[in-house]
Amino acid sequence: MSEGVEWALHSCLNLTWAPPGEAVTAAKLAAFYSLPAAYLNKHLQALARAGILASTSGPRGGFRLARPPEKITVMDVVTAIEGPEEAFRCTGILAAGPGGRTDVDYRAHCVISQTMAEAELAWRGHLAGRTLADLKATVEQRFPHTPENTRNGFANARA
Amino acid sequence: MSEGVEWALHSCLNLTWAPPGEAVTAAKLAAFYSLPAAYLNKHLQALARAGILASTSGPRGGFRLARPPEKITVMDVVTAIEGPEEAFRCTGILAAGPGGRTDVDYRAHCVISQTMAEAELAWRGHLAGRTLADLKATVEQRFPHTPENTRNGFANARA
DNA sequence: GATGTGCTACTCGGATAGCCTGTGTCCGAGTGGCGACGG
DNA sequence: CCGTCGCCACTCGGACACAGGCTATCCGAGTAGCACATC
Repeated sequence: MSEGVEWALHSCLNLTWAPPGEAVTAAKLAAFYSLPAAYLNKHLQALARAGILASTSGPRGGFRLARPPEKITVMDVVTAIEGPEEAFRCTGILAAGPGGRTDVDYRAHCVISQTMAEAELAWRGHLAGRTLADLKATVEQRFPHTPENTRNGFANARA
Repeated sequence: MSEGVEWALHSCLNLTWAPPGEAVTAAKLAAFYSLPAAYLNKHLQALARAGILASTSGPRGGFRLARPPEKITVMDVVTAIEGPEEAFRCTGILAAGPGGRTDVDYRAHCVISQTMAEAELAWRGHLAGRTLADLKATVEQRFPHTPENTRNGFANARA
């Protein structure tokens, strides 16, 4: 899985603590964890295309959450970065075997494909059931001064 | 995910129906689905290294299951091909942030890492709970002549 | 006819190229803010 | 003093190189079986 997923999740979570109605630049988000700003920007663009973030150009511009954290699941972020297609892609090689039909959808009939699809469904279900608001609440409970620290980090970061 | 996983799973399942005590060559397994034999061989080697298959060189050689199908899970096969490391790899970027410690294992404390790990655990659990014997039984119930067809395919396949 | 030996063909195993998806970087288009200028 | 205009700096957005891993292939090491010569 792409490393950008981790960056995107942490960045979205940090945006949760940004001052309301204020946009944070990609440079500030990157400086938070010493990440390459231009590359993180690329991933943030993907999140914006997916409708998770809203982007603003020019001075005082940057990124902010397009929806309240309760409406953004971890699965949404992963899908925005990794793409919608599932990890295990059934190529239907059974069609090339003896007794194979080319007019049959083996994604639905092949037992192996079904098993992998079920497992992936369980994975997706876990991630779809966890929202940014859940993560935010958990972090704030464990580390109460995280919101303040994050805001200060944004304010002190140059660029 | 690598396409070799699909090939490996189908090949292992086909080996389930091979005549007992008889080895099947990589060429025959590849001919079954018109796959490149040399490349499939590479994946079968990985399965052999993982102790899932037993390989024999020379004439009358080939591959056979190293354990009864009840003792081989889908997860075993996936791990043998894809490697043991988990898909989401927490790089601990929190350590580079404000208040980050380099002596803390963020794979255990970072909420994002935990969430991804739980989801992946669900995925692995599903695959670890499904054995080759389960797949074999399901296929035989749906398509009763598959064992015979597979054996004939092995016999008729040249090379 | 039985047996030992050398050869042959066959199969796995690892070493070797090619390609395609991330990874990382750069510069241009667009925009809001600020200062200067004029009324 | 107030309004307008022009410039400028800032930010996203997409186009451009680089790398690592998956895909694909080939040839060599080892071995089981067979044919043949010999006893």
